[in-house]
Amino acid sequence: SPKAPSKQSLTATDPNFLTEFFNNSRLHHIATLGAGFKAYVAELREKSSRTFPARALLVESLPRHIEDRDSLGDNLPHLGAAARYIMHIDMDCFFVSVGLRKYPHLRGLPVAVTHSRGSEARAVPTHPGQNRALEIELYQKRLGERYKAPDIPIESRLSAIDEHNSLSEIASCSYEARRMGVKNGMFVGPALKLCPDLKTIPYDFEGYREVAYRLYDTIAQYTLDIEAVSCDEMFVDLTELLQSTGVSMMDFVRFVRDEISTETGCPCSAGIGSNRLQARMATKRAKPNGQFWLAPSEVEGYMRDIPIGDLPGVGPSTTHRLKQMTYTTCADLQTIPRNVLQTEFGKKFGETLYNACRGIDERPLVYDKGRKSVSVDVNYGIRFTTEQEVHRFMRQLTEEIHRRLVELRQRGKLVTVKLLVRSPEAPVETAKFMGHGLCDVVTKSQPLAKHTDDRSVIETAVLSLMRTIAAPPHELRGIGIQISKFAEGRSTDGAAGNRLKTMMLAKAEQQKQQKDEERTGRPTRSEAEERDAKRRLEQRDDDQQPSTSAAIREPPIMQHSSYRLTPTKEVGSRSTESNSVANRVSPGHRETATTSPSRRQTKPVTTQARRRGRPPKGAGPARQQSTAMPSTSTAGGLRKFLFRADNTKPAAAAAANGTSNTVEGGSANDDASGEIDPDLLAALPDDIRQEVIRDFRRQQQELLLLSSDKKNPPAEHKTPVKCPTTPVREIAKREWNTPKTLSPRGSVVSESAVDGRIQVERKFLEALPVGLRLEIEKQIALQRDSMVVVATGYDDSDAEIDEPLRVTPEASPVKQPPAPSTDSIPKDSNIFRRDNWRELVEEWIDSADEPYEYDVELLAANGEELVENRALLERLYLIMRCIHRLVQQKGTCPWHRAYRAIVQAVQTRMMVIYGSRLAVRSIQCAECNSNE
DNA sequence: ATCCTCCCCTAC
DNA sequence: TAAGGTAGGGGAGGAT
Ligand SMILES: Nc1ccn([C@H]2C[C@H](O)[C@@H](COP(=O)(O)OP(=O)(O)OP(=O)(O)O)O2)c(=O)n1
Ligand SMILES: [Mg+2]
Ligand SMILES: [Mg+2]
Repeated sequence: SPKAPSKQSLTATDPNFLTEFFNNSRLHHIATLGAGFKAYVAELREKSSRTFPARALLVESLPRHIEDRDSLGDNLPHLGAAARYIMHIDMDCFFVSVGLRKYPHLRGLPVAVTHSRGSEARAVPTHPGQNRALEIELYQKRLGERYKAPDIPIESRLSAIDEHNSLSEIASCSYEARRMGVKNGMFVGPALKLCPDLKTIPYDFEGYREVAYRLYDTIAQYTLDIEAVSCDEMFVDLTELLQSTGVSMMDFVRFVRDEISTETGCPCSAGIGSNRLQARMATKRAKPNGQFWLAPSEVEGYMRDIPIGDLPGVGPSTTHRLKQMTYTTCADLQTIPRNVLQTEFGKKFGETLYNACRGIDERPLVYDKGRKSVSVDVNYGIRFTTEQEVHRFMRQLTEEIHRRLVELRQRGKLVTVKLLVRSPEAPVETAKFMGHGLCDVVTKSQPLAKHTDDRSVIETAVLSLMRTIAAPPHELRGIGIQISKFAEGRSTDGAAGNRLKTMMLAKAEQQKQQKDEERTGRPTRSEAEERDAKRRLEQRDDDQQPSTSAAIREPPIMQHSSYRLTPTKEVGSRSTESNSVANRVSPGHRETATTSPSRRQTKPVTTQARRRGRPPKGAGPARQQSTAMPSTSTAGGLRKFLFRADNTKPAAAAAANGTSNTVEGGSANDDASGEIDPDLLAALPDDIRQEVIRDFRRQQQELLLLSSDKKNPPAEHKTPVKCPTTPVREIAKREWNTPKTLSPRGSVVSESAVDGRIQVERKFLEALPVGLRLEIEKQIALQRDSMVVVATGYDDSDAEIDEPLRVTPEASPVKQPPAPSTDSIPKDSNIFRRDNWRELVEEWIDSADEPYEYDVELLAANGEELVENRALLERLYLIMRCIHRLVQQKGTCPWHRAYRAIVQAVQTRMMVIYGSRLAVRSIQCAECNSNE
């Protein structure tokens, strides 16, 4: 049914790709519809008068079953007053059932919904660089690594893949097909091998939505105690309904199922139990086209034979781990003590498992859950060659996520970027056409200064995250953006009701318009009207807003196709196979292995941290001296002596009440205000000294950050504290660079004193551009015997106290420092992180009459990176000041501009992260531009 | 203790 | 060819 536009948008470089992709992505559709129905239920509940006229029909049509009312208590005696009838209702092979309405002649045959139009005979084209066998092998290998089982046999569905059969996924298949072993999510190729007669039918996204609305509307006639699960599935608490109508439970279920079937032309099944778990388990038994009540007395026996993997929440990974431990059924699971399960699977999940295998589930239905995040992912069709293409696409994604955020009427505080990067060993051309193939996942998040729904703020954050990750454009295979940490004002309330309506309406309008333009009028419309009219008669037409529900349900016309569809995407995780790939593996084949909930390697933190890092508070060599003194109070008390009493000043106070976010340097008197008495400081025991310094820095930072948040005028800013001044630098030089009471650390890569293995610090790895990082990690993995990743001993806040982070030359990033730096000096990807940054900067500015643009960009990027570390802000401040001074000396406009460019980059990022700017100085030049 | 980041897993 | 999205629960380990 999806019409193929003449113009094919093959990859994400095509401007129409996003729209095209979302219009055809089933996963995008079900995700969007699922969220839509959760909101729909919330809206219905909000606007409902809680009268259900349709219930009268029930009483008329159904005999009052003796069993019911009273038996409620009888059947669930042990639950007493809490006894409930929970129904789980789910459409049978949803996509297929909807699709078959248009292909009635295929009823009774094995049918699958898929994009692939091919039959078994047809071969898919291949491309140079593809290597299915290798890709599958690598995937298997990863599985083996993850589960510490090197000998996982080729999974059947994967092994059924040859070089030419279709890798298009089956969204849903009929029960006839299932009998042959075909499953939802399976590739078409292997499915055809299992079932050569499999018929494929196209997607009908409009149909899914329409049928789903009828499903929900039908149920909602009788009760609003509904928890939406997805577009084809929900939980319904029947307790109140049954009590107030006196109708037999099974009769009611049969009645609604029948009504749904009539309404939609599609079969559904329902399971009933005394909790959601039991209801779900009952549904499995009921399918297809049936209903099943799992009575309390039967639960125990029923659960025993259930395969562990059938429990909700137990997927391929858990199933596999349990299987390795020789557990297969719930009866097996029941023999494992709770604490053992918790040790193995984690506190919560262990408990969940312990209960689930016994049919116990205490979680109540939740009718209206607030959203916690929004995201947009595209892990298909991602093929870039230039940064510019990447940027353009990122801007599109940002636009999309921004739209969704605004739709939700939410504002978020955390921006996360997730990238799929081609694994180094994976073929460049993926087996699946335009797929992501075997990837490493890299995620990085960026807290914002305050909650925002500002597109440009989001975009800046996204772009800077991209730069931080620095993945090569041509290696990207997937991109995702997520926004979370919403402002608490539960999105809902007042605007909630309208929100959904607006959303759906907008979508409907778009479709309609598009359709109208594209085609001649369609009859579908009248169908919708008819249905709406019927609904109105039958029940909750008393809605204050008839237009709402009508409009929402409205258009059976294709909708998703148009513009605003939201995207999403995801992938597996680092150094393991991608999730989606993993999900395709049948549980039975993910053999072996076991491992604790987190199978990460435990890191030998202790030694390392102590040896090379600052000792933890109250620990370490210097500790004895200080133990007698409560450090905190000590530091606080000493501060009075350590700082001069000159609180008056400047920048901070000025900025605090000023209109500008910026303070243009404390110019005139640099050295006036607060400083630490170096001698006194030097006299202190190590740990106390450091604490004092840290405390000092904290205050410095508060000064450097001139908040722009009007809602929370930072009182501290008005507090007369010291202003950053030159003395700070002097002190830094004297006190922070020279004394090395703590063990020296020249590199983040060193040898362990304990086992002789080379230790690589985690922070070091994290700071690297992905490509490099992945390579190094791979090396480490390969040489487990001689290398190990350890917790960092490096603490940014002590960057100037201990020796600064250094990196081995090989590890330096793609971009090299602009200065003709000495090779003997250990390199860091960010020259500002080097302890000799001052020299480098001086050399750079000294070396030429005009700066290279490349160098300016590099330093701007380096500066931006420092912004991310609060603890490095002071250093950044010093750096900017140093550059300012040198550039002033230079006195030429090209250098003025260079300085401004760097400042600009830094400040933009400052605004994103802290909502304020760094108090750096500006350049006043009559010739080239002026200040600011 | 609690927070934060980066995963991992699951579901449809 | 193919359309591998999206959200939430939860855990490990480091920072505070
Ligand atoms: N891997 C999957 C699983 C599901 N879906 C879509 C198609 C399904 O029709 C719909 C509903 O999912 P269900 O899990 O309810 O599966 P079905 O409805 O197809 O079958 P069942 O009768 O088992 O519910 O979601 C999908 O696209 N890809
Ligand atoms: Mg279903
Ligand atoms: Mg379902």
